[in-house]
Amino acid sequence: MNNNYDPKEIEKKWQERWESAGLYKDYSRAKKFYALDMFPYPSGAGLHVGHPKGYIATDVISRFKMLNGYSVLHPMGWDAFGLPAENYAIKNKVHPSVATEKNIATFKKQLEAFGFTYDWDREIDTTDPAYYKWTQWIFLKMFEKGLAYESNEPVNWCPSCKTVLSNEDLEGGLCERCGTQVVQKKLRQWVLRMTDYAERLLADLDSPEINWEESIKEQQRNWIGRSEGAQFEMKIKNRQEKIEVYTTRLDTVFGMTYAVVAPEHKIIGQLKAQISNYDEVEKYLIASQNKTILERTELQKEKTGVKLEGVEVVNPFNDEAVPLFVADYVLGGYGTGAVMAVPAHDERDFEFAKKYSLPIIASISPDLGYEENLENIEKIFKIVAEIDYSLKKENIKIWFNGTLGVIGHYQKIFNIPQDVDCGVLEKDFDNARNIIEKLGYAKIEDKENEKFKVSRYIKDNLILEIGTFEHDLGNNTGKMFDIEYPIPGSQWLAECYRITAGKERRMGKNDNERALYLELISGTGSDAFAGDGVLINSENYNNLSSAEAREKMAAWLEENKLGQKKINFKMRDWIFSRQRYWGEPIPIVHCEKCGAVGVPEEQLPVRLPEVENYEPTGTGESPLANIADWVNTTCPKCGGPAKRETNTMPQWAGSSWYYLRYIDPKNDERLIDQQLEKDWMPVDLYVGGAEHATRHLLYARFWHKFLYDIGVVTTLEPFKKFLYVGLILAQDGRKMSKRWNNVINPDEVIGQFGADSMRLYEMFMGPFSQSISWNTNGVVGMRKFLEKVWKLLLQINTETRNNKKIQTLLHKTIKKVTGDIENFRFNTAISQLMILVNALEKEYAKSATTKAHMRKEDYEKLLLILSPFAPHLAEELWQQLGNEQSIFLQTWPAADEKYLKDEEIEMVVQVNGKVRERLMVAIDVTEDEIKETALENEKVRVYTDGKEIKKIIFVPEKLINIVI
RNA sequence: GCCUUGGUGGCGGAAUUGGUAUACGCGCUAGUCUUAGGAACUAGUUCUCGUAAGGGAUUGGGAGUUCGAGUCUCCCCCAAGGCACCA
Repeated sequence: MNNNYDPKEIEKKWQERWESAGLYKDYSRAKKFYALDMFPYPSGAGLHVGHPKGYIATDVISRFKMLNGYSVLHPMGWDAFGLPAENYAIKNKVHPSVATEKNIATFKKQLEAFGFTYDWDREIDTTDPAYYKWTQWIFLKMFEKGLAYESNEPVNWCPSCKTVLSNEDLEGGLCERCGTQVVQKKLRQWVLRMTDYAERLLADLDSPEINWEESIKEQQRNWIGRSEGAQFEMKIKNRQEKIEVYTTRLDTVFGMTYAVVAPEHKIIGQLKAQISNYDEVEKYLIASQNKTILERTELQKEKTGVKLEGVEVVNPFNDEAVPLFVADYVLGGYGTGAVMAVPAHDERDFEFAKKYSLPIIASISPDLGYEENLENIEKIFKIVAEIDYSLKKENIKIWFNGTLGVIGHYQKIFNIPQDVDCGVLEKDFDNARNIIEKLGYAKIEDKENEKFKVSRYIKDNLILEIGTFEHDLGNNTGKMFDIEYPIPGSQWLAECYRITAGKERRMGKNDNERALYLELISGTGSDAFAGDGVLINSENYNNLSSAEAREKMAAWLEENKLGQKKINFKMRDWIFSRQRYWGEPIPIVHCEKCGAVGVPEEQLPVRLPEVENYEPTGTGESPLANIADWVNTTCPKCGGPAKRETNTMPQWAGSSWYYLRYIDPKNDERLIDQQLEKDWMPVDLYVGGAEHATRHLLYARFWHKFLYDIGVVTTLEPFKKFLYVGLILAQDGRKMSKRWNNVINPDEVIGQFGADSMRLYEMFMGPFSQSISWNTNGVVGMRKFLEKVWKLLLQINTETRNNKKIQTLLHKTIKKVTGDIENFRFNTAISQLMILVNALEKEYAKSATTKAHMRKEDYEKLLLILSPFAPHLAEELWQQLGNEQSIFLQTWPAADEKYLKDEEIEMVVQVNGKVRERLMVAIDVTEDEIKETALENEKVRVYTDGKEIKKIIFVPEKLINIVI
């Protein structure tokens, strides 16, 4: 062998041999595994070290699965439509495909250096007409099924990119690509009816076909934003017109004190004549129209609005008329664009009501017995009011039972002077006693009695105790003499107020609600109570729970034909057209007679024509509109003159189904062969960035479900397991970016340390989904490790005998590495490999006393379990051992149970849970034996001598704990 | 504000069901070898008291359950990511 490990030489050699032998293209095995990477957008900048992290992981899994007898499908391709290539084309007047082709070549070269198991025969490029033919085909099918429609609603328009954006493309009201303020513009658009699938997209997140991280699922749920509520109509007083409102809190309807419509609402125009202050209203409408989304949502959130003077709406539940406002805190695009306002139970309405001095009526009580306790609450207010604080002020302490809360709120509501001491009796007796004793307020002389008393207050929760205490903090004695006001039902207040002495603490969730509510009824409030509870002030619905009331009220609405239950989604239909050049043409022809007509299937693909100028027109049409040759065509239906659709598809189109095409990339007849689809779907492992959690993953799921409905695919979900890659940050902790000049280029790392070291390092950095800073020194560590493996080859000797200790460690390592790879815990798998190699090195290479040599079969096993991470080195050493066949055609070793147990173990001796001694004992030592040894041990006796041994706990193979 | 995930040495991070906290890697310290620098190798490295033997403390903070808690329960704090006037 060569004396030195030279990764450059062996990596190149093996990549070529694997490729020419078609090593990864054996699809004939019984078990299948589909490992998928999110295909990259081939940018001009090339790869940085963060890119390959996910690819390395799928490659490790792919190689591992191959060794376990799977046929593995592991493809790669290019998501090549997109703005950067187009912008480059605008600037340099070259066709975007030119830059794209060049970038793809660079990316491919960079990827090949890692030695990935990609089957390049299945390479996909979304800009290839043979590929986008099927993207267009899917659109056509959606069009046929009525899922693609034209709309003229106002849409998000980016003035800089000169294109429409979907809601998913916005970041806080800004264009996510260029950061420009998005404006609302009315434009004809193609829209996909994704909301038809909202219910399924949500429900199937919990199906067994999806095994994803909770956080990703949660993001999708959030985005879909399902809400269950009711929609009903309210008459305008003395008029025929009505407005419809949507609410999720129908149970609070008796608390409605006004109603609000969004500025866009049509009722404003309809009632123009009735609105006596229309000038003012119009001013407001204009002002809010000029507000950007940013101003409307992000800034201050100071609510504004104008009352529509002369207009009132009637609450159908109690026939009471309430004023109507226009305010931009109500969104035109969600629900009906109109709401009933219940300031007592909605934060936003509350804020608005306070600003415009509107009445606040509570109609929900926290479920704590408000009605029954009303009288008692009044009593409490009275009693507290009667305390004469001028007497012995320093000795008055007001105690509440409960566990925590805010004294300030309490003092405010009951008008207690700031310098009066307020405290708490904890609900939990031990806590209460601790606090009393610690603060020295009462020395508990008569423990039994005290316990009784305290626990009586606390556990029965019957008494709001207002007591005074004489105490002497100096010697920690004192006397508690009670002025007791036993008030039945004060439990309610105790629940509302939990006050802790001595510490400044913020209120917990429940305390918040209760405190807010109490403020509300006492008129000192600063916020609304928004939780569920029991109805009050609600006529014959009183005393119902919120949930019951919602049911009954909805039923009543339906009976009276005023409204019904309604489910709303935050998710909107997918605005699917872009006014740009570099995208798939939408396969539609507009005919004057027949309207929008789909291009016949056999005429697909509709090719992207050559243009002179790639610049977007800015008029809401794409550059394609300027090419008369292409635009003017005949109607496929009637043969008359027609014009082609000039909008193109968004970048997300091609990536919404690409995973299917890899399975059957060259099929010209069908999108995918039915049998092959059954053989390979679903994707077993999908790895990519978490930033795609709500867009790409949602779009792909939507298309997949559609393809399921039309019989193209047979699985309900495309991706069985999704794993997100944690970012690799720069050494300075920031994101890698040209701007910070902190980008690490993988080519350089590979050039210096080799692909195997790089692969190993990225897998070793930490938990796979976590963001971690790059540290080139870490790669050095991996290189050293591989050097050790390399040098161990010298220690092999066929004549040597079995070494029990090494056997045990080897089989433990096999077991751990196997389990860790299966669970994507690559970092700990590598740690374990290092432990093994360090031990082998110590045992064989460095031991001066023993002349032992390593067994060849042990070394082979090591190479096998290392091979997914460091394939080139493993293959090279495998061959140097004299094997002819590739290591990746071997079988993954199994951990032999008989080697897994140590003969001797270290048994820990604890005294009262503290480690005092460690003893080497046989693994099968009995409890009695170890007890005897432990109790006689000198170090142990230091702690146990003269003490009574209460108990001894024995945990086999672990420890013995002596309790004294 | 809401949701999700997390908080362990100087740093990245380990720790099946509650059972030896700090594995593995980086960095650091000392030594060997080198003309020197670097590399390589050897030993050490949670903190703290102590010359040492040895003791004490420690998994964001506080309390609880337990013979025993990084792990379980309650409360609080902080960080990252997502959502956010969605009625």
